[in-house]
Order: sequence, then C-alpha cells, then structure tokens
Amino acid sequence: MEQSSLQKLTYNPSEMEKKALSLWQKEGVYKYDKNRSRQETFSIDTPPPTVSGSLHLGHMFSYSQTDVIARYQRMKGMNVFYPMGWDDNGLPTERRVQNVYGIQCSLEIPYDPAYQATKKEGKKNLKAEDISRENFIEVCNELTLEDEKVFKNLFMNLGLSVDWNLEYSTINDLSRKIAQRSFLDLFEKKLAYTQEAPIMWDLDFKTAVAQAEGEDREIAGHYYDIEFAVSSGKSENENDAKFTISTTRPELLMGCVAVVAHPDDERYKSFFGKKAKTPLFNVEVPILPALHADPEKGTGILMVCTFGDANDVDWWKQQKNLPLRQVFDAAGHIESIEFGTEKFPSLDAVKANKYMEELKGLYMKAAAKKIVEFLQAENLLKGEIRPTKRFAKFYEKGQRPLEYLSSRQWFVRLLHQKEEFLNRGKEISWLPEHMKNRFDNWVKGLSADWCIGRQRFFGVPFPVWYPIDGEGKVQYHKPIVASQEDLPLDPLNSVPVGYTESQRNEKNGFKADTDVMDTWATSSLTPQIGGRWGEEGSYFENIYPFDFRPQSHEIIRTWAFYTVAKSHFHEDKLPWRNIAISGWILDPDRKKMSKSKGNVVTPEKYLEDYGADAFRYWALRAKLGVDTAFDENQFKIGRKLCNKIFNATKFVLMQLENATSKVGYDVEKIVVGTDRLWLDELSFCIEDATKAFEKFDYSSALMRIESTFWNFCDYYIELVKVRSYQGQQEEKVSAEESLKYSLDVFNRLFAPFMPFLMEEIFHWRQEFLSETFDVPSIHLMKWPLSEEREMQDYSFDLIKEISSAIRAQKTKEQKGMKTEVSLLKLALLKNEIPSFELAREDLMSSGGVKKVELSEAKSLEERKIEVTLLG
RNA sequence: GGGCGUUUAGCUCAGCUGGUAGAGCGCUACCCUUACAAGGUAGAUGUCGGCGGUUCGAUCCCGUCAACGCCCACCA
Repeated sequence: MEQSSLQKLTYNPSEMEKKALSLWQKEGVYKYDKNRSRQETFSIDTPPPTVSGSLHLGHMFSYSQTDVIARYQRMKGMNVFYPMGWDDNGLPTERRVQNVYGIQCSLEIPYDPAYQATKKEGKKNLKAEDISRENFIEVCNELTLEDEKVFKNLFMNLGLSVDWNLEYSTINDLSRKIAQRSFLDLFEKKLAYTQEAPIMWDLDFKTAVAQAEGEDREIAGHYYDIEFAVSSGKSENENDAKFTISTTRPELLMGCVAVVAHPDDERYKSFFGKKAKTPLFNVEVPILPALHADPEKGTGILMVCTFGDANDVDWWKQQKNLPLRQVFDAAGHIESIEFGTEKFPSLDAVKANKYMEELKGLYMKAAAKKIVEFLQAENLLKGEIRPTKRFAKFYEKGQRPLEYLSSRQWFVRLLHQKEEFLNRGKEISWLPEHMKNRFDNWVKGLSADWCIGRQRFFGVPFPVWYPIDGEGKVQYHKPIVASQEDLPLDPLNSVPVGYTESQRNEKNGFKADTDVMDTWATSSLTPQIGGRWGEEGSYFENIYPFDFRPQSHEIIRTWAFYTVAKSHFHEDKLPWRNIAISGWILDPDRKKMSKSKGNVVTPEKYLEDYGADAFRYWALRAKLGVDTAFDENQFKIGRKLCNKIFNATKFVLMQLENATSKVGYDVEKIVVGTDRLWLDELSFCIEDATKAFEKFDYSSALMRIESTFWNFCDYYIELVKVRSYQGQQEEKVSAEESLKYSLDVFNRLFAPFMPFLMEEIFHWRQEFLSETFDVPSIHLMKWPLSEEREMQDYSFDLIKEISSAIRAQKTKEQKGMKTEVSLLKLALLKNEIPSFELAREDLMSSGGVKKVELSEAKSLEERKIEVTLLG
C-alpha cells in the first residue's frame, strides 16, 4: 500500500492476461448453471469454427462481438449459456488425415478396436493403408483434437467468456448420436426419403453436393456447331433435313435424349413431333418444344443430355417418358456403353459401337476431343470452333465443375414448406434487419430438396440398412432404421434387429448404407447438441429456443437456414429469437481476405503486440453486419485507451491514498455541485450504454462509455484533483467519494470490453482501497444502474468550461488572473439568476477557484461567468 | 436480369424521429507542465457520390444515375 508500489506500475497486458486467465479458470467465473430457469438464462448458439487451417482475423473479430454481449448479459445477472463447438466433421479433415497418417478408408474392412494410427512423418510414397470407417473416424478425432487445442488457446487469450465445460465437436459421440436421432425423427415424420435422382456431383471428391454448397465460377470453353438431321428412320439419307446445334459439351452427345426448341420458333416449328438423329451414334431422339430454349441463343435449338446442366435436369423431370442415359461414371470416365440395346438404341449400332470402343474409359475432356475429331472426319462439324467463357457450378472446395449424376441419395423435404420457412424468417429478429432479405431470397429460390448424403467417410453415418431379397437384389425402398437406444452407431459394424452378422451382404440378408451425412446435417443441430437434446440430464428446456445466434452472412443460406428448418421440423419452433450477422474483415483495398489472394492477415501477432483488450477494442468499435477494412491503427487506438485507463486509475488511487474513508463509497456524501453534475453525467452514460446494449449495439455503448471516460480524465479529474487531497473536509470527502464511485462505475462499464484490464483494476481496488466484494471477479459484478434522482438543470459543459479555463490559466502561469468562461449555450442562461447562484456556489467549492462573477453585457447571450482562480 | 448493402475530412468510421456536419488517427504550432510523451494544449481540413423532386429548410425522405461489394437467377 505504499505509494511507490502504485507509482511503479506500468501497463503490461500479457502479465495481467495470464493472471486473469488463471483466476477465471480457478473460480469458474463463466460457468453455466443448468439448474437455473429459462427466464434467468441467456443462451448463445455459438458458431463452431471449422477446425482446419487456422483461425483468422475475421473469427477473432466476430467472436469478440459475441463475447461482449455474453459479458453484458452475465453482469445483468443472467445465467449465460455460452458453449464452444468445433466443426471437425467433413472433407477438409478427411483429406488431412489421409495425408498425415497415410491411411484411407475402406468400407469393406471391419472395425479393429486395437488399431493405432501413426503419423508417417516425412515418409513419402507409402501405399495408403486401408482401415475401417469407424477406425478412420477415430483417427480424425485424434488429429482434430490437436487443432482444437490451438484454437481453444487462441480464443482463451482473446478473453472469450465461454464455459469450456460446454465444449463439443461435431463428430464426437454426442453429436453423432444427436445427428442420427435427428435423422430418425425426420424419417419417422416422412421428411427424409431416399431416391435415385440426378444430383450435383463432384468428380474429384466423388461425392454428392447440396444446392447450397455450389458456387458459380467462370471457365473457358468452346462452342462446337454440330449438325443433326431430322430422322427418316434410316441411318444414311441424303434427303434428311439438317439443322445445327451449338454446344459446349460434345462429350455428352451419347447421352442425348431429346432435342428442343422454343415453341414459337418458326425455324423449327415444323420439326416438332418428328425425331432427330444424333450424329455419329445415330440415336433417334424426339424433337420437342421447350420454353427454356431461347431463340436468340446459339442456333435456337439444343440437345438435352442426361445431364449437362440444371436446365436439362429440370426439363427432363417434367417429361415423364424420357430415358436416362448416364454416359460417365462417378470419377468422370466415359462409361462403356453398348449401342443397339434397349437403353441405347441406334440406327447403326455397329458404327456407334466402333466409336464407343475408342471413347470408353476416357476422361470427359479427352472424350470431347475425340468426338470432335470424329465429327470433323464425318464433316458434321460446321463453322469455326469458337472460344467462349461460361459460368459453371462448382463445389465450394472443388477443382472441376460439378456434373449431374444420377444416384441414390437421402433427401430432406424442403420444397413443400417454403411458406412456413418464410414465416419463420419473419419471426426472427435480424441484426441488422436487412440480412433477412438473404434468407428470404434463398428460400424463395430453393429448387431442390436437401440432399444430405455424402459419399465420404469422415462424417455421421446413416443409421440405416437395406434388406436383400432372395435374388440378391437390395431393397432400397424398404430401409431398416436403427432404434434410438443403439445410437450412435455405424451400420457397417452393427446389425439390424432380427439379423445376424453372417447375413451381411448375403441373399435374404441385409446391406448397410455406406454414406455419411452432409456436415450441415450436423451443424444445423448446434442448439440441440448444446442442450443435449433427448439425452439423459438434458437441459434443452432451459436454453431453447436460444436467445442469440451470431454468424456471418455467407452462411445464411446454409447454417442459418438449415438450423431454422431442423428446429421447425423437430420442435415446430424457432431455434433462436435473435440472429446477429457480423461483417467481414476486408483488406485495406476493401477486398475480401482469402487464402487464394494471399492477403490474409493472421491474428496472433496483433494479439501479442497490442494485448487482448486493445485487440478487442478494434473488433468492438465495429457495428454488427458492417464490413470493416483492416486498419492496424485501430489497435493503436485501443492500446492508447487501455493505457489511459490504466494511468488514470492509478492516479485516482494515488489521490485516494490518504482518503478519509477507503471502504466503498457513499453517494450521500457527494454534496458539492460540480461533483453532483459529474454524477449526472455518469448516470446519463450508464443509461445510454444500457439502452444500446439492450439492442445488442455494443459499439454505440463503447463509444458512449469511452467518451465519458475521456471527459472524466480531461475535465473532471482536473477539476477535483486539488480538492480531493487538500480541500475543506466536507468538500474533500465529496470529491473522494465521487472519485471512488466513478472508479467503480468505469470498472464495471468497461468490463465487457476490456476484461483483462478491468480484472486487474478490480484487484487494485481491493488492494489499495481495501474494498471488499463478495465475488471473486469483476465479471461477476452487476452492471451499474443509473441513479434515480433529479438531474441538475445545467449541463456537464460547465465542468468542461471551468476545467479548460483553469488549465489555460495554469499553462500561462498567470495565476490569480481573471478568466472568462463562455456560457453561450449553457442551460444556465435559460434560467438565469437562481441557477447562476447555484453554479457559483458549486464552483466556489470545487477547488482552485477564488471568485465567480457574472459579467455585465447588453444581451443575455453575451454574458459570461468570470472565474478568478486562487493564486 | 432480380435483390440487398455501401458511398460523409488524407485514412478508419459515428451521425437517433429532416434544422446548413462529428470522433479518433494523420497533419500544423506550442509544451518534459500537471497521473499519463503509449502524454497535454491550441488549430486547419468537407459542393455529406452525381442529378432531379418533396419541404421554409435535405447528409437524413422520394425518384434517378454511377462506382464498389455481396446474394440469387440465366449461361445450349
């Protein structure tokens, strides 16, 4: 308690961060109490970050924004449910595991409980070892655990007030169990169904992809003008009418099932009802009218192949009688097609099969080249090959354009409930409001049910088997689903009720579903996973529907939408009341930061250089939903504010070393007018900050608190510092109590924003002021309330004026001189004499002032208060 | 083509229901002078993207155009 010990202190963020972190952990400051009621609970549906690669600035930015809200709610006395999940389920992890351990998943191999994976550490060209899916998942779990530790550390250092007891990963037993439970519920409600249908397919990952995971990219291609003929039923006929089709996909020619033109197109009207003959393969296909054919584009007539693009799929689905002709396999090789069969008829099967001989097994690109050569040889390629740019759908993480492939998949019905989803969107409070448009747009544009199956390994297996009949045919239309008690399970290692392991893949036996679920099928259940939905000891009812869901805008169509859909299906409720969309961090040129552009800034360095509190300041100055250009300056400003708070607090504590009373504060003893004015200012600040926080507008709250704090330093401290240690007793006490009160208020107001520094100051108060508290941390203190009493009728500007004047005089070293305080806009003049008298008394007792007079002037506005300072 | 957002001082951004603009950084000048030089004091800086309209009055409301960004659709 010696003065020197205070004086020596310098702002050292990393030291106080360490201290605070261990205190929080030791005291369980952020622990969620599952026994408290729903009304007393504020629940947050935290986004589980993808655990691959590293956390970037954008994460730190948006997670800080959620944390400040969590901290405010906690100080309001709420029981905060603030979990953290890791999204480790999915492709990126799977690929890494394959590389790191040199293993791959085989669906044929049984589970080996004794299996231990070893990292291959530099050994190259090892043949990948085959292991079972369940073993593979175990290895994935091991690897992601390491990443999760790194992430957790970084989040802790940022000061997130997460309850780490509520940590989960999207592939752990609980998540798998709940994802499977969700599936069973959807199945029971007839919302999940399996069907053979064309789906978007990634050739490299060899998996189905959902509508929401596609993105458009521009690719280079070529137009080929190919000559077709109207068929007369013979393979060769000089007199057949000819027409030309422009296509960019000649390799799909074998899959052509129809030729279409716009119904009003005069050029082709007479062809409708007739058949066309495909070049090379001589397959007869109907010529039909179709509205999606645009007479302006190409030659106005086009081939429908199963399948070249979404149009083909849509149109094909509407036509009931068209065949399906799949020409390439799951890896993008041309299938071995036999012409002259029922599925692939031809007017000249011999010739067609001769061409096929050379095409089969080729990758599509090579096949296209070959076909073009054949066409040239037969003089069926008309005009020039014209280069073009076109947009194609890609899987977000993929390298090659998506293809449409027909396969059996599990779907979740969405299309029948678009209206309901739109209504759900209306019930949610969107922050900022306009983000709702993205949700609406997406729902309105939905064109396919949700394909939830993925032909991958690291994911949640479908708890499903299919019976095999006496002829060895798999009865896909009669799925056998697992029962609740057995979850989580992998059907590859479990047996359905009524069967034995020996019947696996046998006649009259069963076959396991080999697919896993889409990542979103699990992550759309974060509210259920967080609340341990359907589990013993579940506290789902105490947190659901959640109060707050933070997330970024690019996943409104996926995560937000799917979460709403699942909640709607399972509970017939909204998953959360408020959704807050954070903005993006852009690089200084206002471009989105992305790995491919090489403009990504990693957070570790800034966190270390400026300290977590300064780092948070940068994130918390930004409003929700607003993209922010990265600017290192903002860290400096945060650092400066932290330093100022540190020094000002230190100074006030030093002023109070000889205080009359050190135990707490007594507002009753704050009697001097300027002190009371200052209390009013603090009250207004608390009121405004609270209002802002209630609207989740933490950045306005911060701005308000920050500016009040600067006023405190620049004007109020200036005004009272002399009086607070050498004034008359009553006035001295008034200043002391007011300073203690201010310290307390700022300590609490800044706590959600700068948790580390505020924790430190909280302990200074105990050490140097001998204050005692019944909680171990500032973060368990209550948010301050504004005082309910009558406010003065003149404003804080008065304090500013006097204080500036005093400082100006000191600077000039002209003590004892008169100084003038301009009160042009002060409320004082509205209510002239009585208020002036009141102000005069206050000023006289505020310290350093010798004389206060009202100047003579012709008009009211020109009158000034003249203050004479002590010599 | 449809939808959404952004555009305010050199930079990053505030600006609540319409009353001729604010902060911080940067800049200029002065100051180790006071708890804090990671300070302080005093200052300069804007056709509030363009053009129309409503209004006594528009950064704010309406229309329109432009630039930038995002989402969706189309792409034979």
